Amino acid sequence: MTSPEMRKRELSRLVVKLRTIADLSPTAEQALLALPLRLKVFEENADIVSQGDEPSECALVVDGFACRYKVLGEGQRQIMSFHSSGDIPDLQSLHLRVMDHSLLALTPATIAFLPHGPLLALTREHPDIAAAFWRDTLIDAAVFREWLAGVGRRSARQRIAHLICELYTRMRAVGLTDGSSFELPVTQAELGDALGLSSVHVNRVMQELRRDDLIVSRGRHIAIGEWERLQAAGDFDPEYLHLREQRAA
Amino acid sequence: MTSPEMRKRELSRLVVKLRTIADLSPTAEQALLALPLRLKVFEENADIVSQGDEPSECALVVDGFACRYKVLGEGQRQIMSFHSSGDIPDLQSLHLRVMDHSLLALTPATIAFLPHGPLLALTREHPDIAAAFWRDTLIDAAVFREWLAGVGRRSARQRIAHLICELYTRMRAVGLTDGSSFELPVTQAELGDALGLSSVHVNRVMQELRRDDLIVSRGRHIAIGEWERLQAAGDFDPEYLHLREQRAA
DNA sequence: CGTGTTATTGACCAACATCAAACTTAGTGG
DNA sequence: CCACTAAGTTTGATGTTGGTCAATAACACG
Repeated sequence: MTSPEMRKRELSRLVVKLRTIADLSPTAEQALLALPLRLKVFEENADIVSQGDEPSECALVVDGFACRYKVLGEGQRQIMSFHSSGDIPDLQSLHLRVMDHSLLALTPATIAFLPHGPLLALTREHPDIAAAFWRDTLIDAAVFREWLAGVGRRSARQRIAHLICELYTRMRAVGLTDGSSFELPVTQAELGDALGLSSVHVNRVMQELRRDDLIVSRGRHIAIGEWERLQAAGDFDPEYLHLREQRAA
Repeated sequence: MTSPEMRKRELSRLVVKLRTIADLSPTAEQALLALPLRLKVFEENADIVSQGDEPSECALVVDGFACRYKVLGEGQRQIMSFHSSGDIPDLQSLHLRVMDHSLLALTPATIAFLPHGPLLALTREHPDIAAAFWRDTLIDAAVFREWLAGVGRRSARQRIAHLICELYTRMRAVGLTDGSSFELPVTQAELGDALGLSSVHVNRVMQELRRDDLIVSRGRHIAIGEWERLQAAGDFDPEYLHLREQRAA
Protein backbone atom coordinates (compact mmCIF):
# COMPACT_ATOMS: atom_id res chain seq x y z
CA MET A 1 0.00 0.00 0.00
CA THR A 2 2.77 2.44 0.81
CA SER A 3 5.71 1.12 -1.14
CA PRO A 4 7.84 3.87 -2.69
CA GLU A 5 6.43 3.06 -6.13
CA MET A 6 2.86 3.41 -5.00
CA ARG A 7 3.62 6.59 -3.11
CA LYS A 8 4.84 8.27 -6.21
CA ARG A 9 1.58 7.66 -7.94
CA GLU A 10 -0.49 9.16 -5.13
CA LEU A 11 1.88 12.02 -4.47
CA SER A 12 2.25 12.91 -8.13
CA ARG A 13 -1.29 14.32 -7.92
CA LEU A 14 -0.01 16.72 -5.29
CA VAL A 15 2.92 17.72 -7.45
CA VAL A 16 0.64 18.34 -10.42
CA LYS A 17 -1.56 20.55 -8.29
CA LEU A 18 1.31 22.52 -6.75
CA ARG A 19 2.77 23.13 -10.18
CA THR A 20 -0.39 25.01 -11.12
CA ILE A 21 0.25 27.56 -8.41
CA ALA A 22 4.02 27.63 -7.75
CA ASP A 23 7.46 26.96 -9.17
CA LEU A 24 9.03 23.83 -7.77
CA SER A 25 12.65 22.83 -8.19
CA PRO A 26 13.28 19.24 -9.30
CA THR A 27 14.80 18.48 -5.91
CA ALA A 28 11.73 19.81 -4.20
CA GLU A 29 9.53 17.60 -6.35
CA GLN A 30 11.63 14.56 -5.52
CA ALA A 31 11.39 15.40 -1.84
CA LEU A 32 7.62 15.67 -2.09
CA LEU A 33 7.36 12.33 -3.85
CA ALA A 34 9.33 10.71 -1.04
CA LEU A 35 6.88 11.72 1.68
CA PRO A 36 5.54 8.91 3.83
CA LEU A 37 1.81 8.42 3.69
CA ARG A 38 -1.07 6.31 4.86
CA LEU A 39 -3.86 5.59 2.41
CA LYS A 40 -7.49 5.31 3.41
CA VAL A 41 -10.68 4.99 1.43
CA PHE A 42 -13.79 6.81 2.61
CA GLU A 43 -17.30 6.16 1.53
CA GLU A 44 -19.66 8.80 0.28
CA ASN A 45 -20.77 11.20 2.98
CA ALA A 46 -18.15 10.16 5.51
CA ASP A 47 -16.26 12.76 7.52
CA ILE A 48 -12.56 12.63 6.74
CA VAL A 49 -11.67 15.05 9.50
CA SER A 50 -14.15 16.58 11.92
CA GLN A 51 -14.52 19.95 13.55
CA GLY A 52 -12.80 19.85 16.94
CA ASP A 53 -10.23 17.26 15.85
CA GLU A 54 -6.55 17.92 16.44
CA PRO A 55 -5.04 16.17 13.45
CA SER A 56 -1.43 15.01 13.33
CA GLU A 57 -1.60 14.44 9.57
CA CYS A 58 -2.81 16.35 6.55
CA ALA A 59 -5.31 14.85 4.13
CA LEU A 60 -4.35 14.75 0.46
CA VAL A 61 -7.26 14.00 -1.85
CA VAL A 62 -6.01 11.33 -4.23
CA ASP A 63 -9.32 10.40 -5.82
CA GLY A 64 -12.87 11.58 -5.39
CA PHE A 65 -14.50 14.82 -4.42
CA ALA A 66 -14.52 16.43 -0.98
CA CYS A 67 -15.74 19.56 0.73
CA ARG A 68 -15.14 21.55 3.85
CA TYR A 69 -18.19 22.56 5.86
CA LYS A 70 -19.45 23.92 9.14
CA VAL A 71 -22.66 23.15 10.94
CA LEU A 72 -24.16 26.21 12.58
CA GLY A 73 -26.22 26.57 15.72
CA GLU A 74 -29.59 25.78 14.20
CA GLY A 75 -28.41 22.81 12.22
CA GLN A 76 -27.90 24.64 8.97
CA ARG A 77 -24.83 23.64 6.99
CA GLN A 78 -22.44 25.88 5.10
CA ILE A 79 -20.06 24.30 2.63
CA MET A 80 -16.96 26.44 2.30
CA SER A 81 -14.93 24.78 -0.43
CA PHE A 82 -14.81 21.89 -2.84
CA HIS A 83 -11.71 19.78 -3.39
CA SER A 84 -10.55 17.31 -5.96
CA SER A 85 -7.48 15.23 -6.67
CA GLY A 86 -4.23 16.89 -5.60
CA ASP A 87 -5.72 19.21 -2.99
CA ILE A 88 -4.75 19.19 0.67
CA PRO A 89 -7.85 20.77 2.18
CA ASP A 90 -6.56 20.76 5.74
CA LEU A 91 -3.05 22.01 5.13
CA GLN A 92 -3.84 24.69 7.70
CA SER A 93 -3.73 22.04 10.42
CA LEU A 94 0.06 22.30 10.19
CA HIS A 95 -0.23 25.56 12.12
CA LEU A 96 -3.74 25.56 13.61
CA ARG A 97 -4.09 22.81 16.17
CA VAL A 98 -7.86 22.49 16.30
CA MET A 99 -10.06 22.04 13.24
CA ASP A 100 -12.67 24.81 13.13
CA HIS A 101 -14.60 22.96 10.44
CA SER A 102 -14.98 19.48 8.98
CA LEU A 103 -13.83 17.75 5.83
CA LEU A 104 -16.25 15.43 4.09
CA ALA A 105 -16.10 12.95 1.22
CA LEU A 106 -18.83 13.89 -1.26
CA THR A 107 -18.08 10.78 -3.31
CA PRO A 108 -16.22 7.62 -2.40
CA ALA A 109 -12.73 9.02 -1.94
CA THR A 110 -9.16 7.89 -1.55
CA ILE A 111 -7.24 10.01 0.93
CA ALA A 112 -3.51 9.96 1.57
CA PHE A 113 -2.68 11.08 5.08
CA LEU A 114 0.66 12.86 5.32
CA PRO A 115 2.09 13.12 8.85
CA HIS A 116 2.80 16.64 10.05
CA GLY A 117 6.36 15.84 11.15
CA PRO A 118 7.80 15.02 7.73
CA LEU A 119 5.75 17.82 6.13
CA LEU A 120 7.15 20.40 8.52
CA ALA A 121 10.63 19.01 8.03
CA LEU A 122 10.16 19.43 4.30
CA THR A 123 9.19 23.08 4.70
CA ARG A 124 12.29 23.66 6.79
CA GLU A 125 14.62 22.03 4.31
CA HIS A 126 13.01 23.32 1.12
CA PRO A 127 12.08 27.00 1.17
CA ASP A 128 10.29 26.61 -2.15
CA ILE A 129 8.05 23.92 -0.71
CA ALA A 130 7.33 26.10 2.28
CA ALA A 131 6.47 28.93 -0.09
CA ALA A 132 4.29 26.69 -2.24
CA PHE A 133 2.37 25.40 0.78
CA TRP A 134 1.96 28.85 2.21
CA ARG A 135 0.83 30.08 -1.17
CA ASP A 136 -1.66 27.26 -1.39
CA THR A 137 -3.28 28.25 1.89
CA LEU A 138 -3.27 31.89 0.77
CA ILE A 139 -5.12 30.98 -2.42
CA ASP A 140 -7.52 29.06 -0.27
CA ALA A 141 -8.18 32.29 1.60
CA ALA A 142 -8.56 34.18 -1.67
CA VAL A 143 -11.23 31.72 -2.74
CA PHE A 144 -13.05 32.17 0.58
CA ARG A 145 -13.02 35.91 -0.03
CA GLU A 146 -14.50 35.45 -3.45
CA TRP A 147 -17.20 33.15 -2.13
CA LEU A 148 -17.90 35.62 0.65
CA ALA A 149 -18.37 38.38 -1.90
CA GLY A 150 -20.62 36.11 -3.91
CA VAL A 151 -22.85 35.02 -1.08
CA GLY A 152 -22.93 38.54 0.30
CA ARG A 153 -23.62 40.48 -2.84
CA ARG A 154 -24.34 38.34 -5.91
CA SER A 155 -27.69 37.03 -7.10
CA ALA A 156 -28.45 33.33 -7.09
CA ARG A 157 -27.90 33.18 -10.84
CA GLN A 158 -24.54 34.88 -10.59
CA ARG A 159 -23.44 32.68 -7.72
CA ILE A 160 -24.24 29.45 -9.51
CA ALA A 161 -22.63 30.56 -12.75
CA HIS A 162 -19.60 31.78 -10.84
CA LEU A 163 -19.15 28.50 -9.00
CA ILE A 164 -19.32 26.53 -12.23
CA CYS A 165 -16.72 28.81 -13.77
CA GLU A 166 -14.46 28.41 -10.76
CA LEU A 167 -14.65 24.66 -10.60
CA TYR A 168 -14.17 24.31 -14.34
CA THR A 169 -11.11 26.56 -14.24
CA ARG A 170 -9.53 24.79 -11.29
CA MET A 171 -10.20 21.31 -12.59
CA ARG A 172 -8.96 22.26 -16.01
CA ALA A 173 -5.67 23.44 -14.48
CA VAL A 174 -5.02 19.98 -13.03
CA GLY A 175 -6.27 18.10 -16.05
CA LEU A 176 -9.60 16.88 -14.69
CA THR A 177 -11.73 18.28 -17.49
CA ASP A 178 -12.73 16.68 -20.73
CA GLY A 179 -12.95 19.39 -23.33
CA SER A 180 -15.52 21.85 -22.11
CA SER A 181 -17.09 19.45 -19.65
CA PHE A 182 -16.33 17.96 -16.26
CA GLU A 183 -17.81 15.91 -13.44
CA LEU A 184 -19.51 17.81 -10.66
CA PRO A 185 -20.50 14.98 -8.30
CA VAL A 186 -22.63 17.17 -6.10
CA THR A 187 -26.36 17.26 -5.42
CA GLN A 188 -28.38 20.44 -5.79
CA ALA A 189 -28.88 20.46 -2.03
CA GLU A 190 -25.10 20.47 -1.60
CA LEU A 191 -24.76 23.28 -4.10
CA GLY A 192 -27.32 25.16 -2.06
CA ASP A 193 -25.31 24.64 1.11
CA ALA A 194 -22.26 26.00 -0.65
CA LEU A 195 -24.01 29.02 -2.14
CA GLY A 196 -26.30 29.95 0.72
CA LEU A 197 -29.41 28.96 -1.24
CA SER A 198 -32.17 26.39 -0.90
CA SER A 199 -32.02 23.31 -3.09
CA VAL A 200 -35.33 24.33 -4.65
CA HIS A 201 -33.97 27.63 -5.78
CA VAL A 202 -30.75 26.05 -7.06
CA ASN A 203 -32.92 23.78 -9.15
CA ARG A 204 -34.92 26.59 -10.68
CA VAL A 205 -31.88 28.70 -11.47
CA MET A 206 -30.00 25.79 -13.03
CA GLN A 207 -32.94 25.17 -15.30
CA GLU A 208 -32.71 28.80 -16.30
CA LEU A 209 -28.99 28.48 -17.06
CA ARG A 210 -29.74 25.45 -19.19
CA ARG A 211 -32.57 27.20 -20.97
CA ASP A 212 -30.16 30.03 -21.76
CA ASP A 213 -27.61 27.54 -23.12
CA LEU A 214 -24.99 28.64 -20.63
CA ILE A 215 -24.54 25.08 -19.45
CA VAL A 216 -25.55 21.62 -20.51
CA SER A 217 -25.96 19.34 -17.54
CA ARG A 218 -27.16 15.81 -17.16
CA GLY A 219 -26.91 14.45 -13.65
CA ARG A 220 -23.45 15.06 -12.32
CA HIS A 221 -21.97 15.83 -15.69
CA ILE A 222 -21.68 19.48 -16.63
CA ALA A 223 -20.66 20.95 -19.96
CA ILE A 224 -20.05 24.62 -20.54
CA GLY A 225 -22.38 25.99 -23.16
CA GLU A 226 -20.80 29.31 -23.97
CA TRP A 227 -17.81 30.10 -21.82
CA GLU A 228 -17.80 33.84 -22.46
CA ARG A 229 -21.44 34.26 -21.61
CA LEU A 230 -21.19 32.00 -18.59
CA GLN A 231 -18.29 34.05 -17.27
CA ALA A 232 -20.29 37.21 -17.80
CA ALA A 233 -23.35 35.72 -16.13
CA GLY A 234 -21.24 34.80 -13.10
CA ASP A 235 -19.18 38.00 -13.00
CA PHE A 236 -16.22 35.61 -13.08
CA ASP A 237 -12.60 36.74 -13.31
CA PRO A 238 -10.06 33.98 -12.60
CA GLU A 239 -7.51 36.40 -11.19
CA TYR A 240 -8.33 35.45 -7.59
CA LEU A 241 -7.31 31.84 -8.22
CA HIS A 242 -3.72 33.04 -8.67
CA LEU A 243 -2.92 30.28 -11.13
CA ARG A 244 0.50 30.38 -12.72
CA GLU A 245 -0.83 30.24 -16.24
CA GLN A 246 -4.29 31.09 -17.35
CA ARG A 247 -5.40 30.13 -20.76
CA ALA A 248 -8.74 30.96 -22.20
CA ALA A 249 -10.98 28.01 -22.90
CA MET B 1 10.25 59.36 11.49
CA THR B 2 12.02 56.05 11.17
CA SER B 3 14.67 56.27 13.82
CA PRO B 4 15.20 53.01 15.68
CA GLU B 5 13.40 54.44 18.72
CA MET B 6 10.30 55.38 16.78
CA ARG B 7 10.25 52.10 14.96
CA LYS B 8 10.00 50.20 18.17
CA ARG B 9 6.87 52.05 19.09
CA GLU B 10 5.14 51.30 15.78
CA LEU B 11 6.36 47.74 15.58
CA SER B 12 5.49 46.97 19.16
CA ARG B 13 1.84 46.95 18.05
CA LEU B 14 2.72 44.13 15.69
CA VAL B 15 4.46 42.21 18.45
CA VAL B 16 1.46 42.63 20.75
CA LYS B 17 -0.80 41.28 18.04
CA LEU B 18 1.40 38.33 17.15
CA ARG B 19 1.68 37.37 20.80
CA THR B 20 -2.08 36.85 20.87
CA ILE B 21 -1.81 34.11 18.28
CA ALA B 22 1.70 32.63 18.52
CA ASP B 23 4.69 32.03 20.74
CA LEU B 24 7.60 34.28 19.91
CA SER B 25 11.12 33.89 21.24
CA PRO B 26 12.74 37.04 22.65
CA THR B 27 15.20 37.03 19.76
CA ALA B 28 12.35 36.84 17.30
CA GLU B 29 10.70 39.81 18.96
CA GLN B 30 13.91 41.80 18.81
CA ALA B 31 14.27 40.96 15.14
CA LEU B 32 10.72 42.13 14.47
CA LEU B 33 11.31 45.40 16.28
CA ALA B 34 14.34 46.05 14.10
CA LEU B 35 12.41 45.90 10.82
CA PRO B 36 12.79 48.89 8.54
CA LEU B 37 9.58 50.73 7.82
CA ARG B 38 8.05 53.71 6.09
CA LEU B 39 5.24 55.54 7.85
CA LYS B 40 2.33 57.10 6.03
CA VAL B 41 -0.89 58.68 7.20
CA PHE B 42 -4.08 58.08 5.23
CA GLU B 43 -7.24 60.05 5.50
CA GLU B 44 -10.63 58.53 6.02
CA ASN B 45 -11.88 56.61 3.02
CA ALA B 46 -8.53 56.48 1.23
CA ASP B 47 -7.33 53.27 -0.41
CA ILE B 48 -4.14 52.04 1.24
CA VAL B 49 -3.60 49.33 -1.36
CA SER B 50 -5.81 48.73 -4.37
CA GLN B 51 -7.01 45.67 -6.20
CA GLY B 52 -4.62 44.98 -9.06
CA ASP B 53 -1.61 46.46 -7.28
CA GLU B 54 1.57 44.46 -7.01
CA PRO B 55 2.87 45.65 -3.66
CA SER B 56 6.52 45.38 -2.62
CA GLU B 57 5.67 46.16 0.99
CA CYS B 58 3.16 44.97 3.57
CA ALA B 59 0.90 47.41 5.38
CA LEU B 60 0.94 47.32 9.17
CA VAL B 61 -1.96 49.19 10.76
CA VAL B 62 -0.41 51.31 13.49
CA ASP B 63 -3.40 53.47 14.30
CA GLY B 64 -6.93 53.69 12.97
CA PHE B 65 -9.36 51.23 11.50
CA ALA B 66 -9.15 49.61 8.07
CA CYS B 67 -11.01 47.07 5.98
CA ARG B 68 -10.48 44.86 2.98
CA TYR B 69 -13.10 44.95 0.26
CA LYS B 70 -13.96 44.01 -3.29
CA VAL B 71 -16.12 45.84 -5.76
CA LEU B 72 -18.23 43.48 -7.85
CA GLY B 73 -19.47 43.76 -11.39
CA GLU B 74 -22.54 45.82 -10.69
CA GLY B 75 -20.83 48.24 -8.35
CA GLN B 76 -21.83 46.50 -5.15
CA ARG B 77 -19.20 46.37 -2.46
CA GLN B 78 -18.33 43.51 -0.16
CA ILE B 79 -16.19 44.20 2.89
CA MET B 80 -14.29 41.09 3.83
CA SER B 81 -12.49 41.97 7.03
CA PHE B 82 -11.89 44.71 9.55
CA HIS B 83 -8.46 45.54 10.92
CA SER B 84 -7.11 47.53 13.82
CA SER B 85 -3.76 48.34 15.32
CA GLY B 86 -1.19 45.56 14.99
CA ASP B 87 -2.80 43.84 11.99
CA ILE B 88 -1.03 43.33 8.66
CA PRO B 89 -4.04 42.96 6.38
CA ASP B 90 -2.02 42.30 3.24
CA LEU B 91 0.51 39.88 4.61
CA GLN B 92 -0.57 37.58 1.80
CA SER B 93 1.17 39.86 -0.69
CA LEU B 94 4.42 38.21 0.41
CA HIS B 95 3.40 35.22 -1.68
CA LEU B 96 0.60 36.45 -3.95
CA ARG B 97 1.91 39.00 -6.38
CA VAL B 98 -1.31 40.71 -7.41
CA MET B 99 -3.85 42.08 -4.93
CA ASP B 100 -7.25 40.50 -5.59
CA HIS B 101 -8.94 43.06 -3.33
CA SER B 102 -8.34 46.49 -1.85
CA LEU B 103 -7.40 47.81 1.56
CA LEU B 104 -9.13 50.93 2.79
CA ALA B 105 -8.76 53.31 5.74
CA LEU B 106 -12.14 53.57 7.45
CA THR B 107 -10.81 56.27 9.77
CA PRO B 108 -7.76 58.47 9.48
CA ALA B 109 -5.03 55.85 9.79
CA THR B 110 -1.30 55.55 10.31
CA ILE B 111 0.22 52.77 8.27
CA ALA B 112 3.74 51.39 8.53
CA PHE B 113 4.90 49.88 5.25
CA LEU B 114 7.28 46.98 5.74
CA PRO B 115 9.32 46.04 2.64
CA HIS B 116 8.93 42.45 1.48
CA GLY B 117 12.68 41.84 1.31
CA PRO B 118 13.46 42.20 5.01
CA LEU B 119 10.20 40.46 5.93
CA LEU B 120 11.07 37.43 3.84
CA ALA B 121 14.60 37.44 5.21
CA LEU B 122 13.12 37.39 8.70
CA THR B 123 11.00 34.36 7.91
CA ARG B 124 14.05 32.57 6.59
CA GLU B 125 16.16 33.32 9.65
CA HIS B 126 13.48 32.86 12.28
CA PRO B 127 11.28 29.81 11.83
CA ASP B 128 9.05 30.99 14.64
CA ILE B 129 8.36 34.25 12.84
CA ALA B 130 7.61 32.35 9.65
CA ALA B 131 5.23 30.15 11.62
CA ALA B 132 3.59 33.15 13.30
CA PHE B 133 3.07 34.92 9.97
CA TRP B 134 1.75 31.80 8.32
CA ARG B 135 -0.51 31.23 11.28
CA ASP B 136 -1.74 34.79 11.01
CA THR B 137 -2.80 34.33 7.40
CA LEU B 138 -4.40 31.00 8.32
CA ILE B 139 -6.47 32.67 11.01
CA ASP B 140 -7.41 35.25 8.44
CA ALA B 141 -8.75 32.41 6.32
CA ALA B 142 -10.57 30.94 9.32
CA VAL B 143 -12.30 34.27 9.83
CA PHE B 144 -13.32 34.37 6.16
CA ARG B 145 -14.82 30.94 6.58
CA GLU B 146 -16.79 32.06 9.58
CA TRP B 147 -18.05 35.14 7.75
CA LEU B 148 -18.94 32.99 4.77
CA ALA B 149 -20.99 30.73 7.01
CA GLY B 150 -22.64 33.76 8.54
CA VAL B 151 -23.55 35.46 5.30
CA GLY B 152 -24.61 32.16 3.79
CA ARG B 153 -26.70 30.75 6.58
CA ARG B 154 -27.28 33.15 9.47
CA SER B 155 -30.08 35.68 9.91
CA ALA B 156 -29.40 39.39 9.91
CA ARG B 157 -29.75 39.51 13.67
CA GLN B 158 -27.30 36.66 14.15
CA ARG B 159 -24.80 38.16 11.73
CA ILE B 160 -24.74 41.53 13.43
CA ALA B 161 -24.49 40.05 16.91
CA HIS B 162 -21.76 37.72 15.70
CA LEU B 163 -19.71 40.50 14.19
CA ILE B 164 -19.90 42.55 17.37
CA CYS B 165 -18.76 39.53 19.38
CA GLU B 166 -15.88 38.90 17.00
CA LEU B 167 -14.63 42.46 16.99
CA TYR B 168 -14.97 42.77 20.73
CA THR B 169 -13.03 39.54 21.26
CA ARG B 170 -10.25 40.46 18.86
CA MET B 171 -9.86 43.99 20.14
CA ARG B 172 -9.92 42.80 23.70
CA ALA B 173 -7.04 40.43 22.94
CA VAL B 174 -4.83 43.31 21.85
CA GLY B 175 -5.97 45.66 24.58
CA LEU B 176 -8.19 47.97 22.54
CA THR B 177 -11.29 47.58 24.66
CA ASP B 178 -12.36 49.58 27.68
CA GLY B 179 -14.16 47.25 30.01
CA SER B 180 -17.10 45.89 28.10
CA SER B 181 -17.03 48.59 25.45
CA PHE B 182 -14.99 49.54 22.42
CA GLU B 183 -14.90 51.87 19.44
CA LEU B 184 -16.44 50.62 16.24
CA PRO B 185 -15.74 53.49 13.85
CA VAL B 186 -17.92 52.15 11.08
CA THR B 187 -21.14 53.42 9.55
CA GLN B 188 -24.22 51.24 9.26
CA ALA B 189 -23.77 51.26 5.50
CA GLU B 190 -20.28 49.82 5.97
CA LEU B 191 -21.62 47.20 8.36
CA GLY B 192 -24.14 46.32 5.68
CA ASP B 193 -21.39 45.91 3.10
CA ALA B 194 -19.57 43.59 5.47
CA LEU B 195 -22.62 41.51 6.35
CA GLY B 196 -24.35 41.36 2.99
CA LEU B 197 -27.23 43.54 4.20
CA SER B 198 -28.67 46.93 3.34
CA SER B 199 -27.90 49.81 5.66
CA VAL B 200 -31.60 50.20 6.35
CA HIS B 201 -31.88 46.66 7.59
CA VAL B 202 -28.72 46.99 9.67
CA ASN B 203 -30.31 49.99 11.29
CA ARG B 204 -33.54 48.22 12.15
CA VAL B 205 -31.81 45.17 13.56
CA MET B 206 -29.41 47.23 15.65
CA GLN B 207 -32.36 49.00 17.19
CA GLU B 208 -33.74 45.61 18.02
CA LEU B 209 -30.47 44.54 19.67
CA ARG B 210 -30.49 47.73 21.73
CA ARG B 211 -34.12 47.25 22.67
CA ASP B 212 -33.20 43.76 23.88
CA ASP B 213 -30.31 45.18 25.93
CA LEU B 214 -27.78 43.07 24.10
CA ILE B 215 -25.76 46.15 23.23
CA VAL B 216 -25.65 49.79 24.18
CA SER B 217 -24.45 51.90 21.31
CA ARG B 218 -24.13 55.59 20.84
CA GLY B 219 -22.56 56.62 17.57
CA ARG B 220 -19.36 54.70 17.06
CA HIS B 221 -19.12 53.59 20.64
CA ILE B 222 -20.45 50.15 21.44
CA ALA B 223 -20.88 48.56 24.83
CA ILE B 224 -21.82 44.96 25.36
CA GLY B 225 -25.06 44.65 27.27
CA GLU B 226 -25.05 41.02 28.26
CA TRP B 227 -22.14 39.07 26.87
CA GLU B 228 -23.68 35.63 27.31
CA ARG B 229 -26.90 36.57 25.60
CA LEU B 230 -25.12 38.44 22.84
CA GLN B 231 -22.96 35.40 22.14
CA ALA B 232 -26.06 33.24 22.05
CA ALA B 233 -27.86 35.68 19.76
CA GLY B 234 -24.91 35.62 17.37
CA ASP B 235 -24.21 31.89 17.60
CA PHE B 236 -20.69 32.99 18.48
CA ASP B 237 -17.92 30.62 19.52
CA PRO B 238 -14.44 32.20 19.55
CA GLU B 239 -12.71 28.94 18.67
CA TYR B 240 -12.24 29.96 15.04
CA LEU B 241 -10.15 32.96 16.07
CA HIS B 242 -7.48 30.54 17.32
CA LEU B 243 -6.31 32.92 20.03
CA ARG B 244 -3.66 31.62 22.36
CA GLU B 245 -5.64 32.40 25.46
CA GLN B 246 -9.33 32.99 25.69
CA ARG B 247 -10.79 34.41 28.82
CA ALA B 248 -14.45 34.99 29.39
CA ALA B 249 -15.52 38.59 29.64
C1' DC C 1 -39.05 -4.53 -9.99
C1' DG C 2 -38.87 -2.14 -5.60
C1' DT C 3 -36.74 1.30 -2.79
C1' DG C 4 -34.32 5.28 -1.56
C1' DT C 5 -32.32 9.38 -3.21
C1' DT C 6 -32.45 13.36 -6.10
C1' DA C 7 -34.78 16.48 -9.22
C1' DT C 8 -38.79 19.08 -10.33
C1' DT C 9 -43.16 21.63 -9.69
C1' DG C 10 -46.62 24.61 -7.53
C1' DA C 11 -48.59 27.44 -3.91
C1' DC C 12 -47.63 30.44 -0.54
C1' DC C 13 -44.71 33.20 2.58
C1' DA C 14 -40.92 35.87 4.95
C1' DA C 15 -36.79 38.27 5.17
C1' DC C 16 -34.73 41.65 3.52
C1' DA C 17 -34.16 45.27 -0.39
C1' DT C 18 -35.39 49.61 -2.36
C1' DC C 19 -36.92 54.22 -2.45
C1' DA C 20 -37.66 58.44 -0.56
C1' DA C 21 -38.17 61.55 2.97
C1' DA C 22 -37.33 63.39 7.59
C1' DC C 23 -34.54 63.75 11.41
C1' DT C 24 -29.85 63.90 14.15
C1' DT C 25 -25.38 64.86 14.74
C1' DA C 26 -20.91 66.56 14.22
C1' DG C 27 -18.22 69.82 12.24
C1' DT C 28 -17.20 74.57 10.29
C1' DG C 29 -16.97 79.18 9.67
C1' DG C 30 -18.67 83.55 10.94
C1' DC D 1 -22.53 80.83 20.31
C1' DC D 2 -25.16 80.19 16.28
C1' DA D 3 -26.45 79.18 11.66
C1' DC D 4 -25.14 76.10 7.87
C1' DT D 5 -23.80 71.90 5.85
C1' DA D 6 -22.77 67.21 4.98
C1' DA D 7 -22.85 62.76 6.65
C1' DG D 8 -25.17 59.39 8.94
C1' DT D 9 -29.42 57.52 11.11
C1' DT D 10 -34.17 56.61 11.35
C1' DT D 11 -38.85 55.87 9.54
C1' DG D 12 -42.58 54.36 6.45
C1' DA D 13 -44.39 52.33 2.30
C1' DT D 14 -43.81 49.05 -1.01
C1' DG D 15 -41.40 45.44 -3.90
C1' DT D 16 -38.64 41.22 -4.82
C1' DT D 17 -35.72 37.48 -4.21
C1' DG D 18 -35.49 33.48 -2.58
C1' DG D 19 -37.36 30.28 1.40
C1' DT D 20 -40.67 26.71 2.99
C1' DC D 21 -43.75 23.03 2.50
C1' DA D 22 -45.53 19.33 0.21
C1' DA D 23 -46.37 16.53 -3.52
C1' DT D 24 -44.83 14.20 -7.74
C1' DA D 25 -41.58 12.54 -11.15
C1' DA D 26 -37.14 10.68 -12.52
C1' DC D 27 -33.27 7.97 -11.59
C1' DA D 28 -29.90 4.69 -9.75
C1' DC D 29 -28.96 0.63 -7.68
C1' DG D 30 -29.39 -3.88 -5.80
